[in-house]
Amino acid sequence: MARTQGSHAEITGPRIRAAALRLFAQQGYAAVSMRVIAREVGVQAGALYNYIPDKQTLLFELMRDHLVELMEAVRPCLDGPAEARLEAFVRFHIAFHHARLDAVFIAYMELRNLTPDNFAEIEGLRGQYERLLQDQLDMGVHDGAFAVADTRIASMAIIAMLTGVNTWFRADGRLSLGDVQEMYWQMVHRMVSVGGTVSP
Amino acid sequence: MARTQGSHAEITGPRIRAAALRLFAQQGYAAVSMRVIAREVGVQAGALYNYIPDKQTLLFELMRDHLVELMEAVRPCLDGPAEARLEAFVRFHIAFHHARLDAVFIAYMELRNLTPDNFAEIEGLRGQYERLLQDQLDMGVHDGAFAVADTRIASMAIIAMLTGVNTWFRADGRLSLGDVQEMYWQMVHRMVSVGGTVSP
DNA sequence: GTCTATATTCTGATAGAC
DNA sequence: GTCTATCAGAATATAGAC
Repeated sequence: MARTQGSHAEITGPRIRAAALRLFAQQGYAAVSMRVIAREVGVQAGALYNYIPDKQTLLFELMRDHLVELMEAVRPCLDGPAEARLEAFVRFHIAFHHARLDAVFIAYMELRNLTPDNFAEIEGLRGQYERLLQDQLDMGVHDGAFAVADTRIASMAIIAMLTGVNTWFRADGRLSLGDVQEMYWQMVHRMVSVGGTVSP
Repeated sequence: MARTQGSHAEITGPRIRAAALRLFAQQGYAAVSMRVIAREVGVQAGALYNYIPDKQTLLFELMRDHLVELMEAVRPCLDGPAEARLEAFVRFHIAFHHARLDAVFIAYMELRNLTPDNFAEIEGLRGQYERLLQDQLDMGVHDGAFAVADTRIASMAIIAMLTGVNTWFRADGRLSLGDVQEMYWQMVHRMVSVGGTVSP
C-alpha cells in the first residue's frame, strides 16, 4: 500500500538534524525555537517530536555524533614513525574541522546548554581525543624524536592552535587549505623538535 | 536630606553588570532573562531599566569594556627589544585572560548575539589587538630576531594557543600560573626563532 | 506522519504609584 | 530609585483528529 501522503519518514529526520545544526551554530541553542527549526524543515512544530524526544536530546546527539565521527576519522593518523604521525594529525585536524564549521562551533559553544549527564559524556569524548594527541607526544619523547617539557600542556596548546583556524580561515581567502596545513605543521614541528632545531 | 530608602544608585549599576557578566558566561545571553538578573541583584525586573536601555546594550557594553581594558593594559608590553616584547606579550595575555574568565568567555561566545553595528565595533577592537601582535612579529622579522613564514598566521595561531589556556587551567591544579606562562613562552619562542633554534 | 489546537509558563519592556 | 501591574507575544511540549 502506498505511503500516506505527506509522510516522509526517511528524509525528515536527517533534515531536522541538518537544520538544527545550522541554526544552532548561527544563532545559538537557546535562541533557536522548535518552531523555527520546523519551519526550516517544512513541517509543523508538533511533527518534530516524532523524531526527537526533546530539544536537549537533539543538541546532545548533534555533539555526540560529531565527536564519535572525529574519533573514527583520526585513526589512520596513528600509524608510522612519531614525526609522520604528528604531521598527519595536524593536517587531519585542520581539514576535518574546516569541513565541519557548524558542528565544531556547536561542540565548543553549547557545552553549557547540556544537562549534567550529557555534558559528562561529551567531555569524555573530547578528553579521549585530547589524550590521543598527548599519547603521540609521549611516544615521540620516549623515542627521542620530540623534546617537550610537558606533553599535556603541549597537546592542549596544539589543539587550541589548530582549532583556532576555524575562526579566521575561509577557502576563498589568500591562502589555500594546503598552505595553512603546511604552515601550521611547520609551527607545530618547531614547537616539539629536539633542541629547538628542525631538520630540513 | 537623607536618600530615599531603598535607593542605591551608586552600587546597583555595577552590581547589574557584575551579575549579568557571570550569568551570561554561565548560561549564555539568550538563556538569561532580565528577571533572573534582577533577582540576582535583589531588585525587580523593571528597576534594571533605570541603568541600562535594554538587554542588547548591556551585553555590548560588557564586551566593549573588556576589550578597551585589554587594549590599555597591553601597552606596557610594547617596549624593549623584539624578543623581550614578545615574551611580555605572552605572559601578559595569559595572566590578563586568566583573571577575567567570564568576560573572555562572553567576548568570544556571544558575538552572534550582537546587532550588526555592535558586532562591527567589537570586531574592530579585537582586530586591533590581533594586529598588535602581528606588528610585533613583523618588527622582529625585520630586525632578524624572528623567522616567521607568515606573521598573520603566526599571530592568529599564538593568540588561539594562549587564549586556550582558559579552557583548562585552574589555579588549584598541578601547575601555577607562572609555570604555565613559562611553558607557553618556551613554545612560542621555539615557534618564531631563527632557524628553529633557541639560544639558552 | 503530519496537522491543528491548546496548556502552561516565560519573555523584554513600559506605565504609573510611591 | 524601586515597586507592582501589565502588555503582547513566544516558548516547549502534548492531545487528538485525520
